[in-house]
Amino acid sequence: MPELPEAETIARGLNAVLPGRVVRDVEVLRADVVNGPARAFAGAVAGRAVREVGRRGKNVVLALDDSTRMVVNLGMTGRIMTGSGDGADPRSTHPAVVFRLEDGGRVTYDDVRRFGLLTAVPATEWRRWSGRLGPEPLARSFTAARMRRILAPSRSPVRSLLLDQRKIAGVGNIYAVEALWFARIHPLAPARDIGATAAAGLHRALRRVLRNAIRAGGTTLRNYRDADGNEGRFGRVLRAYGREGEPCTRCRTPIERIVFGGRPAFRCPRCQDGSGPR
DNA sequence: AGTGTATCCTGCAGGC
DNA sequence: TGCCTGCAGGATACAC
Repeated sequence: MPELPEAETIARGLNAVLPGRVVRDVEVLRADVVNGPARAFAGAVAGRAVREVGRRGKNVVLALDDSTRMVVNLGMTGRIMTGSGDGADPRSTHPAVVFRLEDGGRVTYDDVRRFGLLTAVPATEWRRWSGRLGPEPLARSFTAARMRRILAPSRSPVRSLLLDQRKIAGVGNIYAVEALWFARIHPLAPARDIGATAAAGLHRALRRVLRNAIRAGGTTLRNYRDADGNEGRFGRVLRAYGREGEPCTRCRTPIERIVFGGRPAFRCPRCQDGSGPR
């Protein structure tokens, strides 16, 4: 899916238009995208005003006026569209949940593959819910030293650690692969072998990639759109992800695709040959 | 502890 | 044109 930059872009778009508006009713068209019974979910959200829309990891988080949080994990193909009127948004090909607002507005959750999940988290559960996720990589408190402490105890490939939401929140396959390219680290490098210098480089690369992607409105490979229906522009500047066979922009060596952990990774065989920065 | 595999689901691209 | 296979921004559960 949508990784951190896409969730951030969506959250900002929603936060510009939703705060103060009240959900009149919730229509669950596809019960499998809702966590728990659809009736309970709808009951927790209906009648509530939206206080603020934010993000935690890859999740778009709508804080409601009773401090319930509606957490939207977009899975691979989740989209959120705003508009007005009854029924689902006309742009929605696979509407899953429709929120009608008191003022005639409407928010549609659309999800082709339905890997997404909408959860109403009660105020009392929020800390526990948020606590399952690792630190926010763009937070001031996420330092190079913290990155190193996360990597140091693990023998897993560094890419696997970057994707582990319990270790660091919000990093998905695209940005993990991109950050490793910038840092010149082999995706399969054992995390514990990454020393202070390399960890600092990866820390800087990861934050740079995430920030630039947010600036570009995220990456659209296929389905992703922001809350206004726009595609992300970061796909144009990817250096490694999806570029198998194309020349590395640093050294012209063809980018290589490898698969581990059930997912593709991409690297420059020359820049990221495993003998990189330690 | 870490890794591979399967599962959820649909659409699309590529090969024949 | 049509059929089949493989693949995909994610998360989780399981066996080894």
